[in-house]
Amino acid sequence: MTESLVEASGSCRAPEGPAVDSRAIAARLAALSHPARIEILKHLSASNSCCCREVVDRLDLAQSTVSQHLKILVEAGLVRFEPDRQRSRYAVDRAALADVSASLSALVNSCCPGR
Amino acid sequence: MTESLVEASGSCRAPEGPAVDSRAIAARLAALSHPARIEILKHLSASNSCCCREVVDRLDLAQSTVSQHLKILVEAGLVRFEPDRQRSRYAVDRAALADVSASLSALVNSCCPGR
DNA sequence: ATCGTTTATCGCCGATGGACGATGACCGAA
DNA sequence: TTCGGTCATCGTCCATCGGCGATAAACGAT
Repeated sequence: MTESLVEASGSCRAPEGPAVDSRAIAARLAALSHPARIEILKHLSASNSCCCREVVDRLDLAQSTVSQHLKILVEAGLVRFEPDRQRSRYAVDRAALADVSASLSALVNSCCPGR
Repeated sequence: MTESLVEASGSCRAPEGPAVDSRAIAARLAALSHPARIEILKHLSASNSCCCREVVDRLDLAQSTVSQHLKILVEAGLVRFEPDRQRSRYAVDRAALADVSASLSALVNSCCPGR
C-alpha cells in the first residue's frame, strides 16, 4: 500500500508480456471505486477552496470518514495535498486522473485489437 | 448486488445535477479494481475458448475463485455468459467495457471544465 | 449405468473496507 | 492564555471481499 503507484506510467510494451500491469491499474481503479470518493473528486474539481471541512459539509459524512477518503485519494496519487495554515488544501491532480483514464482506455483497446 | 447496473448508460446531463452518477460509476469500477479480474478480461479478449477451466489453467487460482470473479464480471455487465453444453462460455462485452471507459473519461473531463 | 470433466454454489475463515466517535495537535482570534 | 475551528489519527464495530476445499448438478463418453 506504500509503493503502489510509482511504476506504470509510460510503459509502452508490446502486446506481449505484462502489457498493462493489472495490479497497478486495479490499485488506481480501487481508489475510484467508491461513490463518496467520486463525489469528492467532483467537488474538489468544482471548487477552489478544497479544504476538508467544505467537503464534509456537502457530503454528510463524518469528518473522520471524509479525511480517510481524502487520504486514500492522495495515496493513490489522484489528489494533491498541501497544508495551508490550519487548513488542508486538496486539489485534483488532473494529469494523474487523465492518466488513469488513459490506462483504462488502453486496457479496453487491448481487448478490442482488430476492430 | 442484484440490480446494480441497470440505470446509468446514456444519461448526458448538463454539468449540473447528479451529472455522472457516482454510484453507477463506482460500482462498475469496483468490478475492475482487482488484478485477477483484469487478468481475466485480458485472457477472455485474447482467446476464443473462454470457458472457466481455461482461465483457471492460466491464472493459478482455485476454480471456485475464478468462477466467483467471473460471476462478478458478469453481474457488472462487463462479461457475457452463455451456457454451452457442460461448458460455460464467457466473452468480453466490448461495448460495455468501452462504456465504462467512456464514463471515466467523462468524469475526468468534468473535472477539467475550462481547459 | 458408471466414470470423468466442467461448473456453480456453499460454508468457512482471515483480511480489508468503511463508518463512526473521541482524542490530541495545530493555529487564529479574542 | 484561552477559546473555537480545522484536521489527522486511533480504536472500535460491522459488513464485505477474497481465498480455499468440498459438494452437487449437468453432461459427454465409455
